[in-house]
Amino acid sequence: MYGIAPRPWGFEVSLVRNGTRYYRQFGKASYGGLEQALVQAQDWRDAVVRSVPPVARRARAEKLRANNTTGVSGVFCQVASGGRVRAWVAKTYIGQDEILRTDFPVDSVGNAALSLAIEEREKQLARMSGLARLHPAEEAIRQGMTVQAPGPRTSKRSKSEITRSTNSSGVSGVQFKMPNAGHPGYWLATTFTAGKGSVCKAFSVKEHGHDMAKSLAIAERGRQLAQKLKDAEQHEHQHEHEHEQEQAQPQQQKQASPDFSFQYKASGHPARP
DNA sequence: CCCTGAGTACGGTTTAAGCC
DNA sequence: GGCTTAAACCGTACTCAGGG
Repeated sequence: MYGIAPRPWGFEVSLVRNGTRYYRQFGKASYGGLEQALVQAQDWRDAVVRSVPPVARRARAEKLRANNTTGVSGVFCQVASGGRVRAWVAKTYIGQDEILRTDFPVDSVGNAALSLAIEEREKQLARMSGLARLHPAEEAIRQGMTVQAPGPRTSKRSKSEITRSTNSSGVSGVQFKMPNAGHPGYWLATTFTAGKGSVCKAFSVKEHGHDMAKSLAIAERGRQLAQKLKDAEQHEHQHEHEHEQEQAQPQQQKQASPDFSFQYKASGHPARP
């Protein structure tokens, strides 16, 4: 379950790499059950771990910290109580049981102390290897040691494909309406499109009979969804055309896997519009 | 046509590991 | 010992189907 947090509605995957957050939610409603949600959350986490390895330990060690005063990471000075520099020190963390440290006291080596410390730090860094150890599971995943859950993967459903717990018809976007008692009622197909509002069409029970009216409404809902998809594609092409000169970056396609288009900086988010 | 709420997208806060 | 950052945690906003 490394990097995966259970949620009332499914699972949440969250990993951070060099300030970039890789985050995705896997709801049971979108993936056809809790089991599929978890399996696909794990697939996705493994893909992130494999394709975005952590920084090399050495690279991270060499990155200058805000409080560094020497311009060389791992090299600092030891100041005596009077404010006098007592020694220059090279120190490197290899592991919990191995911390390299050499002091170069100014008293014994004089002005060469600083350059000796820098030289020593370089030697210490040569003994540092591998990637940042973020979590024991990381290495196993990268080596392919984890057991990939077998079996098929259901594709993610769009919102309009999700049948809600409160749905009465069994088909999303299709409902039975009865304006008043005594009215034979009608089946209604409704589809919402952002910025355009809803389209709906009614099929009266009086005219078609109950079952026929229902299947006509279901077929109509299918047409509405197809039209919505077509409009969205058209809009996308138009958009691409408008910006073809300024943006050479290809859009992430739906089938490109894994899809990391959701990544964003872990801090400094712009405010919502 | 408008309100409600399920589902989830987003982004900030807290915790704790890692390192200087 | 103290600081930085990765990971976990959590609250809120948003979208759109359901329903009156």
